Amino acid sequence: MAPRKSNTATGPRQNRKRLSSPERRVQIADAARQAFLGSGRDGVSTHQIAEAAGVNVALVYQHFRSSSELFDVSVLQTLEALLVARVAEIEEILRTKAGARDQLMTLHQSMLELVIEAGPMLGMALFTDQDSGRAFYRDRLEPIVLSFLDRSISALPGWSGYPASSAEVARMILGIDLTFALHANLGGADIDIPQVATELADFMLLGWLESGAPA
Amino acid sequence: MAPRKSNTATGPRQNRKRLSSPERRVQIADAARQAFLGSGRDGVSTHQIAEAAGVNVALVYQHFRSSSELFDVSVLQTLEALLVARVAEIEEILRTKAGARDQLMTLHQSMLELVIEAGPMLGMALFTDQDSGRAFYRDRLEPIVLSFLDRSISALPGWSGYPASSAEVARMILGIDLTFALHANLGGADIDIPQVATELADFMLLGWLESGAPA
DNA sequence: ATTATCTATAGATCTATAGATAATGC
DNA sequence: ATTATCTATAGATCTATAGATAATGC
Repeated sequence: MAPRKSNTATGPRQNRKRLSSPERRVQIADAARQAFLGSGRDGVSTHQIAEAAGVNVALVYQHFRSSSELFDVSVLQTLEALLVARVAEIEEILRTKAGARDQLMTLHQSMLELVIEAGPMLGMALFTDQDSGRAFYRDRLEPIVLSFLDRSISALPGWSGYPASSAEVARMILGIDLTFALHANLGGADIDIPQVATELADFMLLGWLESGAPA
Repeated sequence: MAPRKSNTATGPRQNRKRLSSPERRVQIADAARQAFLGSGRDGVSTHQIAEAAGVNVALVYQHFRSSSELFDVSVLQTLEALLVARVAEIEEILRTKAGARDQLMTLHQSMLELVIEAGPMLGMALFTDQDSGRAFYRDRLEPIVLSFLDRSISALPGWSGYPASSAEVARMILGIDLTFALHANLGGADIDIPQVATELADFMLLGWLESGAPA
């Protein structure tokens, strides 16, 4: 009955090209990341990932040992590489800024961009299960992101260490920028990053109540 | 060959008591919450939950229509009830405090306690999958927690609205306290809640750099 | 000839239920 | 007599692989 595979029902199957092994590997990893971000680490099957990538499941296993390795490569390693790269970039930019206010504004602006981009992956990395969440916090978030923020804070001109330590202020900055990213990513809000960065920097430098409105 | 169920291999099976239907329901939900917190919403099977509760799978389905309802009741509804109850308590305590510094300290202290307790559930609620994360943010976190913080901020004596709006400061407070909770829950750190609350309140009121060390 | 890709399938695991059994309260 | 609990199992879904096929580069 059935003729050989027609393209009426299956869609643009004839357009699919053969890719080189490395190209296909990253293409599958990209599709996997999208799928994982949509439904969670255990909410998506290898078959669904294959379908999203437009290939057969068998090909997925040609490139990745297991479903778990696929998650590791497509999400965790990608996230780690992103954090490392962005932190290096931000550190570079900070060197070109002189005053404390300018540095803090730049720090917030870059961190806002970073956590808006990385937030969904970071959420999965930290909250999918307890053990891997703890491991990611200890082995990635603290050494890469928090220690960078800690260094940047204590290098700010005029940094006095009062009323909180640089490690604590580092956590504050991360937390503040994360909730603004949450507001953008989960709350669907459009946020004006440079504007928010300025407000946050002034807030941290000046506090409120005591300082009152600008002259 | 096999005699009727002995207790040598199976452990303390003879100690299990028959519970009333409502008691068993909450006992299963409690075991389920623990399991979900450990391995994630889709990282645990109904069979594993039943085992953790010390009962047969069939009994789980006697009390809950589906695995998804079990997650909803044991995690999402529990979390919502916890947030509503704690927020009401905090609002009550705040009414007994007069000065801005006292109120802000109390707010941070109570929020720190809340997010340390609720953090793991909150992480799952927001980051397991995109759709339910968005729904929880919009329908629970904003209306219950963020709007409460917003109200509390604008009611602070001396609140000037500069340099950030009360809704923004609400997000800052939540974010700050969340990262400290993360530090405790995932980083395994012991944090001195009243001490941290004081630092955070002073930091927000006074800022640093401009204000310098105390006289 | 080589390399990418698919077909077909085994075996494990998972959800959910029907129907049987055993403990409890009267 | 009633209610809690278990046994046994169907059917779906999921991971992973062996072996076949088809496209490419030489």
